[in-house]
Amino acid sequence: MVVRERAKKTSRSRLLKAAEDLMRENGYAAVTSRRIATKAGLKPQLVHYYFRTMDDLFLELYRQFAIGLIERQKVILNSKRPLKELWKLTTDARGVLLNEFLALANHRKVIRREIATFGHRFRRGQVEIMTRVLARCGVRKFPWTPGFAAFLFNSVARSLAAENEVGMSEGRAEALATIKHFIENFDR
Amino acid sequence: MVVRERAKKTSRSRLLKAAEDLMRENGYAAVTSRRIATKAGLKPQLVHYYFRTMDDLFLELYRQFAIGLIERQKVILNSKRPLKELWKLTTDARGVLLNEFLALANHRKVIRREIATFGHRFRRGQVEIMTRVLARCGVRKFPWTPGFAAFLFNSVARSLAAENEVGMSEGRAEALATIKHFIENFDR
DNA sequence: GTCTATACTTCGATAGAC
DNA sequence: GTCTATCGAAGTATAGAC
Repeated sequence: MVVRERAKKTSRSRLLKAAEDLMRENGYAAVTSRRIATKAGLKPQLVHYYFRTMDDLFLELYRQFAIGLIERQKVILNSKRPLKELWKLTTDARGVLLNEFLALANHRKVIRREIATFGHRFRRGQVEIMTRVLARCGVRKFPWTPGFAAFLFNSVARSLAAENEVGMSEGRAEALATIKHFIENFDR
Repeated sequence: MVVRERAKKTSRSRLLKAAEDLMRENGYAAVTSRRIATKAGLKPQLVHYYFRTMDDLFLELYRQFAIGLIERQKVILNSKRPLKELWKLTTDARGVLLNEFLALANHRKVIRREIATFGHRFRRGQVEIMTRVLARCGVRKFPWTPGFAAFLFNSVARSLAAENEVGMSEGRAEALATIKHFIENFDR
């Protein structure tokens, strides 16, 4: 297993990695077959060999991204500090990428459907985690419904990522502090 | 004045309008000189005549957008229902567009600087409004600091817009209800 | 201010040799 | 699976006539 992970990366995975990096660093419009190939040290035609169209590549990229999120949610559900872990998952370098996928959905309609599908599953997972936290600490103390708490978590995480990108800072520290306080208060 | 507004639109303004529509409907990557021209019923070369480069066009587009926001903020500051008006401004078909500009900032570095500049001014305006509301209803009742309240307003509004685009709905109704409740509670 | 013509670049995608 | 060669379409941008 370890050996397998340390083995030389396949061209396919290197292309996907290059695409993801481009998307994070320069936005989805910078993800072209030529640039992906250059970044991966390969020929552009390989992109089409492995993914045929760019739509297919973006779909695969999003699926890996989404599946990773959902896998980690399952672990979090049984964690001792679910809110802390969930917050880490939501902000963990994924904020920017999720913003890019959401913008991409407005440009490639094929992606939009996929985002909708996984988006639902992801949100349901979050609600499940919130519900468990709520059950633990008692309904009276919990200030929001699980659905709203899940929504807020994403909302704030995504905005922090986006505003950080463009250097906005007002309200940032307070938002972080509020979330931290919420996590510490209800995470047991 | 009225006559002036009803006068035939200039080519320049028609190009800008077409660019904005494209951006809203299909994402920033769909905003190309050819498509803008087609949509406006003009020749692509006119785009370059009026704006020289695409960067210049995006800059102008963003400036008009931002200036519009800041103008309306000034009016809101003296409004009888500042929170309600501010919420309307933040969600008024602008959520999607702001998301697009934020994504665009990750693709065109020139835009990023401009967004940072206006972003600060806009946020300061919001904080000013929140502070006035806070002063009115008494510090004890207001649940958040003005900075955090402003951040939250944007955050929630932008997420509602983005998630609506991809058809996500969980937590949506509750988020809207919470905001409404907040507005009704502190808007006097 | 708007048009035609045009140059050059980049893009997505396919065919076929190895 | 990777390469060379190549296509047509679409992109940004400029020059010059009217």
